[in-house]
Amino acid sequence: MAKVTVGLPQGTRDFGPDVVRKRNYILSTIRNVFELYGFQPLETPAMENLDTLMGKYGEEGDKLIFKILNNGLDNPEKEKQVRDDFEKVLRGKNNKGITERALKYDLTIPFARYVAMNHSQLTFPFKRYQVQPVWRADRPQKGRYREFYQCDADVVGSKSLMNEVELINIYFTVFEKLNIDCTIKINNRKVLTGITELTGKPITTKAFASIIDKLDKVGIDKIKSELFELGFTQNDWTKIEKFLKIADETPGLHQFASLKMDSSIAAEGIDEVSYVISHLSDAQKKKIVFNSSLARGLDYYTGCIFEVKANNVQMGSIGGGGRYDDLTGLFGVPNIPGVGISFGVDRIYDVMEELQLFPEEVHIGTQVLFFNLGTAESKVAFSLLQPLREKGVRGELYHENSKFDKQFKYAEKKNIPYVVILGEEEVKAGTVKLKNIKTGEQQTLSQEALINFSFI
RNA sequence: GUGGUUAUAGCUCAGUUGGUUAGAGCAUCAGAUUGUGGUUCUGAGGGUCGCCGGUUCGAGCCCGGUUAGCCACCCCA
Repeated sequence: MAKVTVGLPQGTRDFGPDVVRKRNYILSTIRNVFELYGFQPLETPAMENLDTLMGKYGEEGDKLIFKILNNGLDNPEKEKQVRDDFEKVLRGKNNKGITERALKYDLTIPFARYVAMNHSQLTFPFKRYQVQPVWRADRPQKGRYREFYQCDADVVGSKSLMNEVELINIYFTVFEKLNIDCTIKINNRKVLTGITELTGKPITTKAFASIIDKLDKVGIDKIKSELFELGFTQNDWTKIEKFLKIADETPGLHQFASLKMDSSIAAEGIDEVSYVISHLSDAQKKKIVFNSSLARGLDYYTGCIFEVKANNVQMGSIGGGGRYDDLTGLFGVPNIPGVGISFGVDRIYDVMEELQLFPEEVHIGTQVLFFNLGTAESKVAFSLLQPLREKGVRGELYHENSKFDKQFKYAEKKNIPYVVILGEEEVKAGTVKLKNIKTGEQQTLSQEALINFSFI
């Protein structure tokens, strides 16, 4: 056999037929739920102008953006300019002479760009969903790829907290349909701001939040020592410790009464979370957890923050989102508030694979295979196959007159549940033999009865 | 970006302190079986041991480099 000399770029994957089927099962489930809640589809280009993306995801984010090299750099007339421009790139400065486009890093910023460009035509509140691949130049590892799909739903142009309630319901509905047991963590950026203010330290909410965000992972002692290194005193620590300690206690909000008294901004955040939780069903309330240390990295969140974690499996978050007051302001159109969520399809896939949650039917493509037992026989087979296809039955005729053995094995490998045997005898009698390959049951039907047979 | 770890047949993996011609299971193909697959039996094909270099009389095994996978950190879906 010839030696294969080709490969895939790091962190990317091919998806074979079986995998695509399973991925589509997830994607169509999510899309259907988005539509149920009145969201409309949107697609944006794979690439954006570099300016649109840079600086939106923090310093780390900038490094992880895949830049696209400009064309025509080999033009001899431009050689000097290209060399000068490349010098600047080497010094860590992006330069339009070398690159001015990049692959999109998420769906939220391109959406904000779209809204900014089209705000005068849109009907607000504008509810859109978007299912597309995004790219990050991250080092691959478990549940992390360089090309992966995001499924986002956002509402812009409304401050109503009912949007948050709806989005959480979308999460619960989708994961229930997929049979994934999960927990939604909720927090509010204003709570983080409040706790940060309470410390009285000159530290930004973002810096503070990114430290306490690791609470679940590293434990409270590590957080404490890290903060002390930044100049926190025992006195500062005492003020905030009690709030960190009640993280993950559902809903635990009443325990924040003292924080509400000390910080009006925190009070606002706590009220928002209470409002949202109060609109959930009792069953949902059991699966949502207020977590005052939940931060998430993105700079632009201003209100509620969500994160979804699958239970009983070792995997990072399978979804996340939050409210942002002024995302389009970055593109010159102020005062359009929004809130959105995102599903991580690739991780959801990995979770479902690990917990074996894909239903059996997902694997069935072709429902019925007609055996090819000769020229005259296959002609009759074809005349029966076409009406079945018209009725929506997925069927195929074996491509050549081969031994039974071969044709059976083909059906087995393709996971086709039914085979139709139509040979000389059957042609004469005007019948067919229909065999269920799983159970081994075989019946003789008239050709007319076959066309009316209900294939599952 | 930092660190760890792995790389042997299409797949999953053995391969002893460095020693002749590198093995197994599964899969594939052919036959037993020209109108009944899955089970069974027989046989066959398939490997420059990731790539480059070094040590050695001799390297799948030791050393250096490199590429890729996996895992962790950072960060994140």
